Amino acid sequence: MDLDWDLHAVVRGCTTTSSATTTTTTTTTSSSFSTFPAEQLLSLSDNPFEARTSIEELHHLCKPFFLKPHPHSFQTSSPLSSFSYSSSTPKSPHKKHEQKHPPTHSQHAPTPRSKRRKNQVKKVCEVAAENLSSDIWAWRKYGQKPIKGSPYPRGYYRCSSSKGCLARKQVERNRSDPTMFIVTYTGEHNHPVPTHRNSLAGSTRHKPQTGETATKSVSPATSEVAKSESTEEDMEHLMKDDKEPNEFGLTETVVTDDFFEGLEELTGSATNSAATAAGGS
DNA sequence: CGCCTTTGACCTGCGC
DNA sequence: GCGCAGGTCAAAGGCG
Repeated sequence: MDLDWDLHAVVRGCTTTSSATTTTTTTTTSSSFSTFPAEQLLSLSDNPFEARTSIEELHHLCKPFFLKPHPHSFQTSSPLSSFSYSSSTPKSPHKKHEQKHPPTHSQHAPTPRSKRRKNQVKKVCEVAAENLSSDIWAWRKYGQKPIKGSPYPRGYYRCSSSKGCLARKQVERNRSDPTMFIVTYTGEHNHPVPTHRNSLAGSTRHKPQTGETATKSVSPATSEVAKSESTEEDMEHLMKDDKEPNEFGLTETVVTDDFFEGLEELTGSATNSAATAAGGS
């Protein structure tokens, strides 16, 4: 609301970035993360700071979300994680909510509301704006919130390919580097990769740039996103290549909120180097 | 017609 | 227990 930077444009990308100028949040093994146990990083490359692998790593990073190869591996991926794909939520019965929303919404996945957990496993990847335009998955935005301490709002998306799909995605612009987006994945897709997106209806909505609405676009981020949309066509051919289901991920970043917080402080320098290495964006 | 985004309200977890 | 902040819901309206 405060800052409208068209996250919908962002969400189209990230999971497939074959030509991406991207880096991953695996760039956080520095001493700055003394509070972050190394074991929370699974299968990370030995040298996460190698910008050369930014694309590859992102690809690997996102692979686990392309399919659901081994849910078990995800659940047990972090020793500190209590994250589970079980539709049940031991700690929160959400009785109130259930009363408020009876079976009427049974069509939706049994998605417990607000599972904000400190040690919930997340998978984070960082993607350049221009690389966010391609995505084999269909995401539906279900919310957006301004984040304290960040000038940019965070968009919340869920997979719309399958109603029971638990995959979710949070897209947030990097404070340190507005040209980069931090995409956080939670949950896994419980269905194959769709051959095509369900629909694009509404996805390209343009609000009338009149007065107040125009002011919303003042954010530098918006122009950046618009630029990414302009490159969407160029990304199309890339998408075609990426529409094939990926082999199971071998490299993934499993992080907790602690890690994520620290990440944002470092991504600036990390991404800069990565972007530079990739030829800049 | 179906899916999408937008957006305010509501709910929950967490820190104090 | 209270308040804050994050996460989700659902109605309204737009687009293909």
